[in-house]
Amino acid sequence: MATIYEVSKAAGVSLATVSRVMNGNSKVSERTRNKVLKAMDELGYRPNAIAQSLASNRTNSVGLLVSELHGSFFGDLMSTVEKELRADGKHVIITAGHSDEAREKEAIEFLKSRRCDALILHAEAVCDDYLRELNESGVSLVLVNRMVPGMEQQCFVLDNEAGGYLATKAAIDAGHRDIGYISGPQSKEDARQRLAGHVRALREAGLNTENALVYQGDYHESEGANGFKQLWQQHPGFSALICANDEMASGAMTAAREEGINVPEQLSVVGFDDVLFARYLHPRLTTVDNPVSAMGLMAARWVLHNVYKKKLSGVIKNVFLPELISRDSLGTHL
Amino acid sequence: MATIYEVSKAAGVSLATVSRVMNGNSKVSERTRNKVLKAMDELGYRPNAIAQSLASNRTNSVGLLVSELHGSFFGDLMSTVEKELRADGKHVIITAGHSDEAREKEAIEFLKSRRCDALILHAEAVCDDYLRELNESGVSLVLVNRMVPGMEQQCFVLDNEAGGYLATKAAIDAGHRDIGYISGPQSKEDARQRLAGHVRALREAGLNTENALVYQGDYHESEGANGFKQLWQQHPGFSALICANDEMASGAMTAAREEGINVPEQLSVVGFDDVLFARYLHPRLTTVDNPVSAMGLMAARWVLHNVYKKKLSGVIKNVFLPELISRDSLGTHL
DNA sequence: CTGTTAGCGCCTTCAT
DNA sequence: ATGAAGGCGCTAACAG
Repeated sequence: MATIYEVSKAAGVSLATVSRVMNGNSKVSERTRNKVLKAMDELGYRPNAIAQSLASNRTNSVGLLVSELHGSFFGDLMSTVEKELRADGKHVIITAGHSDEAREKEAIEFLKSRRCDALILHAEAVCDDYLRELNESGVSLVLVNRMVPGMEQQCFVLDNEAGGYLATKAAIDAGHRDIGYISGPQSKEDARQRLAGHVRALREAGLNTENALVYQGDYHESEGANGFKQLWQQHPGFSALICANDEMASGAMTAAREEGINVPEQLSVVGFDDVLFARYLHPRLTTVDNPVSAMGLMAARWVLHNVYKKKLSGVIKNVFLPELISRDSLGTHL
Repeated sequence: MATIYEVSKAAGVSLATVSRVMNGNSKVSERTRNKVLKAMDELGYRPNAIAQSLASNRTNSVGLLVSELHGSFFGDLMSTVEKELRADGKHVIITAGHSDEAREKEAIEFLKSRRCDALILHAEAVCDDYLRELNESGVSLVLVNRMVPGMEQQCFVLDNEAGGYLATKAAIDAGHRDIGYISGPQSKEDARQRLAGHVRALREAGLNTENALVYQGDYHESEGANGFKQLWQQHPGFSALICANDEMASGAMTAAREEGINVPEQLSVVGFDDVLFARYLHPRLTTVDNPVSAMGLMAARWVLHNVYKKKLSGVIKNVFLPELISRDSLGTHL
């Protein structure tokens, strides 16, 4: 691999001049620039990004922490972020935190040791204080899917409460009165908010929220099935089931079918997230859109603007409102 | 951020000594080692990976090229590779090539400029010669899902022909004689091989392969639907449809349902890949397993062994044999 | 506009 | 076992 020094010799100029034509900031005469370009070309020169980073104290890389590397939710997030950042020559170092506090911290330390210029975090296990400290310690960071008081401008979130409300409201509007709910783990903020939205919709419609039909799941498909079975046993014949995510909705639909219950004729089901496979389900799942890509885009733009001083294209939006995606799994109830 | 120099001062030793305790290779007396450790701890010292890389000419990072950052296939691949490599302190720089030659080359150049110690490539657009040259130019690389003559030891592939055979053979064994096939784009090697396997199974069973029922799709869901419609029009009433991937199988099933055709009672469907949503489909899809994770694991291990000189855990396998995953979409035909 | 000269933070012989 | 010193390849003042 040719170095900048060899290029400078070949072009008969100084080392600094080569550096200048590479970075294109300060002025270089047309003639010398061409000489240098020619030399670079002939030597097949590629700058050593590592050395550049050390000297400039800038790595042109941003760290991205997700919970998992698979799954459509994170796939969309990574995809959007990488695309937006790559378009400006930055690159993304991706790590997984596996929803575990120790591993999330380790992953963040890892990203710091690589001297990322900025961090985009989907952190769900570490506490608010840790994130605030990190923020104040000087690293540029933004948070996806999480709202930390005091860092509002750096947080990109979905209004989960509104989404929960939307899902249940849709069922109520379709005539349902007996509505079950399978929630996410209440240790997670988004799961709590989705449930809160559900309760608000119920209350607003004058429905009983005291001994409501609620089962706490864990966002996995199997708990959707378990939840359905338990709720159905507890109160056979309810007409609609709202699930805090699509995976559990899928599990619930399968379990219902096994019991010989038709969806949506006998039981309506509504999901949340609108993951890729929601439309592959049978019947196609009515669900609430989770604009991951849009949030990822904002996170990337924030970084481009605030860290790399790029001028903004469009406005930065922090809170996203969900939409109902109407498909076939929610039927009307007379 | 504290530097190695500050640590050395705080510990009252030389800079070299600090470096030694960090890397733990050469001997350092117990006492000095402790002094250094203590100083590092008190200063909250974290080595600067960039500087380490520049000095040691090793980045401890491996580049991973995939076609897309989303989708279960690549999700599984990234997930496995990252996990295996992270366990040994290496990190992964992921880029997407979008099945486009120019973008794949650009991504590879990018990875090279970051001085990755090794490359794991899922390259489908660049030609064999390019890959061979890259290989001979000195960068350590392995290929996933692609066999390049002359680099067999660095290729990790599925026997697609065997998979294609397996799928069709299963249908034949279930009594089907009228069998349609929706292939992948014949510009792709794997698609050609899967089709070849299909034809072999047909021929072996003494079935007509001349004017076979074959539609060339593009691996996307919509082409599954189009393919089904066209084949059904061309030859109404065939009893089994083999699709070169699960997405197209899903599209075909949906299209069939819209025509009022029951799966699997009236039409059996078999997919390929066993992507995540295959079991969410209704009926649950019978398909051929594509051991992406296993291939990713091998790729990661090869790198660990050949580049980082780690001793092997288990044996390295280059060619994987597919298995049939029997679920509900393939019925028997009398 | 171009060249000189310090570093960036760390690793690695070579001495001691 | 430990220290001194010279790079790794590049950037960024500072001169000229």
